[in-house]
Amino acid sequence: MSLNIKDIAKIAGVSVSTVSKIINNYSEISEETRSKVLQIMQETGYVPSNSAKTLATKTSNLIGVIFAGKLNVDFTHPFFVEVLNSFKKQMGLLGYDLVFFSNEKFQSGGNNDYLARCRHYHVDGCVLISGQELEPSISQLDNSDIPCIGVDMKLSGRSSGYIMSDNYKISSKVVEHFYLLGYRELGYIGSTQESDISNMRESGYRNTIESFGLPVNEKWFVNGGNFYEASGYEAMRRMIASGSLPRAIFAASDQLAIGAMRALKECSLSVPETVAVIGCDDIEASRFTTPQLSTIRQNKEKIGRLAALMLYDLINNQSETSAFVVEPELIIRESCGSKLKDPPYY
Amino acid sequence: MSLNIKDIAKIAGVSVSTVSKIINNYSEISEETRSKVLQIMQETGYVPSNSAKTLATKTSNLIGVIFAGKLNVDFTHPFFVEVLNSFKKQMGLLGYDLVFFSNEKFQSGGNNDYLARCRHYHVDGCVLISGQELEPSISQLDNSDIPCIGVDMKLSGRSSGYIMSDNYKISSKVVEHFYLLGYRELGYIGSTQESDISNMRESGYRNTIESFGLPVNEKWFVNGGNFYEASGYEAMRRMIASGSLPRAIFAASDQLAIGAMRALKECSLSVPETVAVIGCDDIEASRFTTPQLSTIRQNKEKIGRLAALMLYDLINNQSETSAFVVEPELIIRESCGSKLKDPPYY
DNA sequence: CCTTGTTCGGAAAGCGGTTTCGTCGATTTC
DNA sequence: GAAATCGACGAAACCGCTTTCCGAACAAGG
Repeated sequence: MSLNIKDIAKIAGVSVSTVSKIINNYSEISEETRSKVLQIMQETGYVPSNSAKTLATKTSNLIGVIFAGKLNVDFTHPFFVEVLNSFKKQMGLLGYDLVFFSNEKFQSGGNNDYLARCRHYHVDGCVLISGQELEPSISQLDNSDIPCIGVDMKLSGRSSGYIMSDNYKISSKVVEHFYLLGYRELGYIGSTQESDISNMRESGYRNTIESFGLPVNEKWFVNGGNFYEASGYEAMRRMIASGSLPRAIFAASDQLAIGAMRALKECSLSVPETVAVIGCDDIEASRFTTPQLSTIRQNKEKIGRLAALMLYDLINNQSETSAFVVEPELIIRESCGSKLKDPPYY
Repeated sequence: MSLNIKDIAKIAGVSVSTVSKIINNYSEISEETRSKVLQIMQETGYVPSNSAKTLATKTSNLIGVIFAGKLNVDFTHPFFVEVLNSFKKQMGLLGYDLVFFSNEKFQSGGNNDYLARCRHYHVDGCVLISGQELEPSISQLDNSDIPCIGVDMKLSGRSSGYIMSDNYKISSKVVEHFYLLGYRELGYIGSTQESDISNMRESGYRNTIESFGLPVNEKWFVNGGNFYEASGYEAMRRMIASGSLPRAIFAASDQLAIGAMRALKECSLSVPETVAVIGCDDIEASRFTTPQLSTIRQNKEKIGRLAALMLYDLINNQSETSAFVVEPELIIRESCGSKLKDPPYY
């Protein structure tokens, strides 16, 4: 049915090796035979088999994509999906396709043996999204010879790198802005899920508050179970129930913020007049809440693009481990009170 | 470095074929050798090469995912991403991994030669998302021997199938609801992009209106360029400028609806008091608009899951072409006026 | 005219699996 | 007790491509 390299060779009246060399742009072929063979390949619609090539060369032009960790991140995650989109685009420009591991029947020592899956497909590299380095399945891969880059998770292997927003700065920007608006009692809604980024956000927030000489009141620091709306709602409820409220709250994700605002609204506490709120991620929905949610925008496009570039470098130049951190941006809308007619400024 | 089947055979003191048979669960191997070899594979961390297996068997356990067409659909699309998520999950249960074609350097007669890419990777099947059958790159694939299933696009090839919501019913449900609420002047915001689903939605809408004996006023039917917010805004602006407004509008996507509501708000036309709005898709943001957007929910989880199941069937039972249509659901929130204190009912 | 280089192209050995046969000893059948 | 059957395993061809090495042909150099 489908032709192989031998067929092409026969039709062209040359050897298999000649055809192969043409496919791979070797210089040792005369222009004449080259164009003749090329034309035949064109006419017959010949497509070389990637499996055979991979078998022979040990490079597959495939990049593995792993949604790591127990955060249950998947295609529906508003942040990662944009990162992924830009990653895919850039990786495509560089000549790679993407493979997503989903096969549940794949068994090779535990179900999440990422390393095994990577070897199975002979991926040239892989990107890990939002997990924790500590998981054995992750660190195993991290420490292998397969180039890996982590998005929003630190990787330390010899052939690994990572990229994330400057999560410390995310928080310090928020504190600065709150301070500028005159708020002195600052609260925080995070997540109990241990992860590099949530740790950095929280510590950045606490440290910056202290550096401004403001009090850190533990009553105003609550954690939801995860980063989703329900957690934000529930966390805010708890804070309200505690009887003491800060003047402004930073939520570690927009979804947490949206949940928190819902709780606030239910208790007739107005945002931003009674308590100001800033979220994080700038998901689409944040533009449509009432009040519109002020937030921190991460440069998702850039993160994805750089992730691809870093991985490419790791693959092709066996370069050293590298880490990139990208600048966050404060998006001022309504929920933080910047635009209040009678602002609390100064 | 990494062991191959020959190494395992040598260590175990058996032949390569024996190992292979064990990997593939052939029955003709004694329990004794089987467990011995299995243990060795376990201990050494042996991982079989998929390329070699694919080369030999012509099955890769890989499903190609193609964002087809010029609609520019990608990971950030709120509807397809959820379908994809559920598709991936189900496909994984069935033992398949997913490959996304992004490689821009892949050239084999035009850049979007999907069929060539499928052959290149020897995918067992593929899913096409949101394109038009007419594009040559699509129909070529559709008519090949590769099992394909289309999501939100019709496919007619011998080894193809498709699945989508009942788009006609989507519209008729909206009309029915509007009618029930007492609205008699009904408008529509669609997209000029030709596609199976937009055609069906519009014709369903028009036909149902007529079947209720209501007038179809062309002034109230406008199309944005695509399905995104800006188009909805701009289309609504045009309708307003035309001087005549319907009492209720169905927008063919939530994003169109959100854009339309923005235009309405800017012109101080209140929703739903002056004009009621219903969107389509139930994207996350629709819960956070003011007023909250009533919409049609498509069963994305089911669509994705069935797509996977249909494809599996196509692959393994070379069954006939099949088409599935899934039931839409009306989600009543605020923008349609159902909950008005002083409803326009009856 | 012989040697030395170049250029172009082919032969063949892998790459790591699968699968068809065939072998061989042990068991059953008559 | 000979023949047929069966169970467990191995030999080897094959899948489609890459790459090393070699050879032929021809040009240039001495």
